Amino acid sequence: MAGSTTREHIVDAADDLFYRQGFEHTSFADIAEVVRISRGNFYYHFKTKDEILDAVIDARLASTQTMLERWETAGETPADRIRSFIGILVANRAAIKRYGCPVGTLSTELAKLGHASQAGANRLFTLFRVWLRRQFELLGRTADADDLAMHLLARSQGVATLAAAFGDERFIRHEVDRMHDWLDRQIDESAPRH
Amino acid sequence: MAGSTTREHIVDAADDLFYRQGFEHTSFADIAEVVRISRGNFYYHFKTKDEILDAVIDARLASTQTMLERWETAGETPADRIRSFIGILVANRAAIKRYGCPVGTLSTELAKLGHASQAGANRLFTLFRVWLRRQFELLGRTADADDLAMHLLARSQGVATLAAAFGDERFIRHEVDRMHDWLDRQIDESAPRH
DNA sequence: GTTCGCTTAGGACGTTTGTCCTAGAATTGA
DNA sequence: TCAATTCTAGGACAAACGTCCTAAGCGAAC
Repeated sequence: MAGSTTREHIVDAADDLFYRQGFEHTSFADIAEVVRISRGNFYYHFKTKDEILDAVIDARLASTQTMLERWETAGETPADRIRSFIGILVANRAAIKRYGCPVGTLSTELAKLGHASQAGANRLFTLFRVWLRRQFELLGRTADADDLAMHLLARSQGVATLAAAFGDERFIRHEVDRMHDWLDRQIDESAPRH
Repeated sequence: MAGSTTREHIVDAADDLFYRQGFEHTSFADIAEVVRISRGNFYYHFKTKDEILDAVIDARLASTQTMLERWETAGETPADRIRSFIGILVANRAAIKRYGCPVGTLSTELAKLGHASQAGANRLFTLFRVWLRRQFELLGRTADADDLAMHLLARSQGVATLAAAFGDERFIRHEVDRMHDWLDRQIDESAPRH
């Protein structure tokens, strides 16, 4: 995960800190301490803090893209692939319980800051949205595929937000079970037995 | 809504700014500009910024409590009252589209800041949670009332987060319709016709 | 009219922030 | 070996922040 160049170290550290502390609340000094680099050295790699943010967003976009492609090849059916998506809530439950969803919390923060990179952050949502939409289309739900994708995204976001607020991992598992049930019902409706 | 004393003016302005810009990103100068008061004058009413935050949280707790009591008396059945809860998403859709949910976004921000008042902010969630739980209990769902309450809270949070990310009001209406359908199904399960 | 308590204005303070400059170390290529 | 390039260290800079002090304004009470 951690790259070898200084620039990659900076991006990795910033990615982690932006997630755990938020973008605005993370200072150059914070990142410098993690990377073990002098503050002045930042200026060589990144002119501004916003440039670091953009690099972090690009890195997240790339790794998300890779993950989606992995799910695409690993899952035999579209239903299996959608289950991979639901599974990340459980896989990352410890972090989500403490810091929420990295996509949602960044998007929300940048929106409040009126930050120019909010559009970039939202492309992360779009990545999931388009991918999920295609899975539902393959499932035969061509008419409401986008609705179902957005619905599933919203459910995930809500689970992450409340799990973080109440520090409750069991709630994540519980809601994930609900989402799997919901998905099974969608499959039944997609391929009814005549 | 806006009180008459200076202190109330400060709290009202801070409440609004914390919602739209976030707590950390809102400065004393920002609030002073809205209230039209000198910065130094803050110190008379509030010793620290954290004290303003606590006052804002207290104000939100009080107004939420009042709202819940109004719903309690206005709604004839528990189902009607739960529909009142779902309705706030539509009623506040313009603000939610831009700034998300005031409860969820504040809780998320304070969690990332590691702020002492996060517990206070989460009491807002608990207010809704307990109220919804009782409505589901009155509906006959004594066994899973809390699950249903948390589920509905999570759905609302997810809708608010995605509506803000995509700036989409139609999505709010769409998901609210889904939530009403879901509620109707819960009612059917609660009181099956034998 | 004078005193007292509540409220306000304005500015000073130390700290932290993002940004930027410059000189030197390390590495590379011929 | 030497020159050019890449990288790093350390500090300077102005601006903004939360905090805090002091003096003046103000209405009510006697």
